[in-house]
Amino acid sequence: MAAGRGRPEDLREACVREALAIVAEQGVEGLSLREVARRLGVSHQAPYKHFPSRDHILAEMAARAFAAFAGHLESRPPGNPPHEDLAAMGRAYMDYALSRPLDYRLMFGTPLPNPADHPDMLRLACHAFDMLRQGIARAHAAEGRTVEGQDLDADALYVWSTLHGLAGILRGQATGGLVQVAVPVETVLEEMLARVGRGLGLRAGKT
Amino acid sequence: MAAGRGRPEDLREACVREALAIVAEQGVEGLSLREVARRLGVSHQAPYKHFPSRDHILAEMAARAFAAFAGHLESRPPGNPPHEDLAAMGRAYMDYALSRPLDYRLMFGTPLPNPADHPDMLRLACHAFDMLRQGIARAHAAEGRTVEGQDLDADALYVWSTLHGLAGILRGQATGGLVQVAVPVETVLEEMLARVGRGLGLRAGKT
DNA sequence: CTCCATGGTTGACGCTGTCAACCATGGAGC
DNA sequence: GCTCCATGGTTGACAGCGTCAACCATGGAG
Repeated sequence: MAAGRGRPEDLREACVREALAIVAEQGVEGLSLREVARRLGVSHQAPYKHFPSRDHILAEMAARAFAAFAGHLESRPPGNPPHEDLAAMGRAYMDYALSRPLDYRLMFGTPLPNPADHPDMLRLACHAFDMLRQGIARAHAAEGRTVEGQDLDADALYVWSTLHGLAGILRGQATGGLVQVAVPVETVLEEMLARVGRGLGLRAGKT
Repeated sequence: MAAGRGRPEDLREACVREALAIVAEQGVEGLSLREVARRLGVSHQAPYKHFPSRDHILAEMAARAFAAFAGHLESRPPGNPPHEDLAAMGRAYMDYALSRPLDYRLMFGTPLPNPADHPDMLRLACHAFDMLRQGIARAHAAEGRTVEGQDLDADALYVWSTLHGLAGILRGQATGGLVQVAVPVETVLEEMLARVGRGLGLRAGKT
């Protein structure tokens, strides 16, 4: 029975923590509940008392990754003008995607059979998306335009798509080095942000 | 021993075909070599005589998906003006991604441990990317600009990223319905293409 | 004091990828 | 024509996986 270090709720937490550690080492394919149990010195069925299935643990982990992700996006310096702030958000996005690729993949690359089964995760994901939406709205507002509703959604979808796609490609997941990115990542990103700014119809570009 | 319908090279082909069928039905996680063998009425080790490992079959399938994908991109009507042609390519891209989501995931969503091990697949992937690059170059040329080298790469990367990202999001893989896409896909796509056109600095938008 | 929900245990099942050893066949070299 | 060996199939085994089932300790509510 483990090294009796446990109050109630303890094993559940420990499972998630250990699962995250495994994913950080070996990626999501290397995760098994039995391995989690083994590392915790606990029987192979113990985690099952806290999670109905492997997918539920995955969803919980994804939820936490989303929370950390949102925190990362929020941690950019305050007080910048809207254009610059939006660009900073883009940089924060890519920074997270590249510095914690396995967490990123957990959020965006892991196929959960039915995401609707995991409402907590969905809510956190929506929160992150909202941050982007607001950043875009502010940037438009700074140029005297009011953008909202479906137009704003479309803008946000556009920015999100571009960042998400670039992240996938830079991480090589998509193409395994299809593009020979000879130039440093920062340069690629700045070029991309400039194009995105034009695409949004922002006057100054985003820089 | 199966229904002796086989010349040499036959079982290898049959494996790939059957594996693709399984993926089309159940997605890539549902694929197992044993199931392939079972469906072909052959022993569970027979496929192993033709593929060193599961990953190699996956790579072969991805390669074929890339080939089909390139074909799909190429099948757009000829003779259109460059802007329109580029937009048509974007539509073809999304059409493939949404109408054959499992193949698409095979190309872009499946994590192959080491893509460099599968040069054929890489080559086909690069070919598809080249088509995009050329389409963009023509669109610029139509406006009297010559874009090449790193700038062209950046443009292509930008367009590819955006389409790839949008495809991922529309397929729900990324976010599981994070965005409530109330409007039809076509509309979302056209809005996106318009933004991409602006991002590229094309005068007319892309439509 | 009893009872039962909670959270742990062990054991089994069927599935997977992969390794190993064995065997039929048919064409090359002599 | 006989031998030999590569090719491509076979069966059998192994460990690891998720999951189901049954069992058991404990502790708080009635």
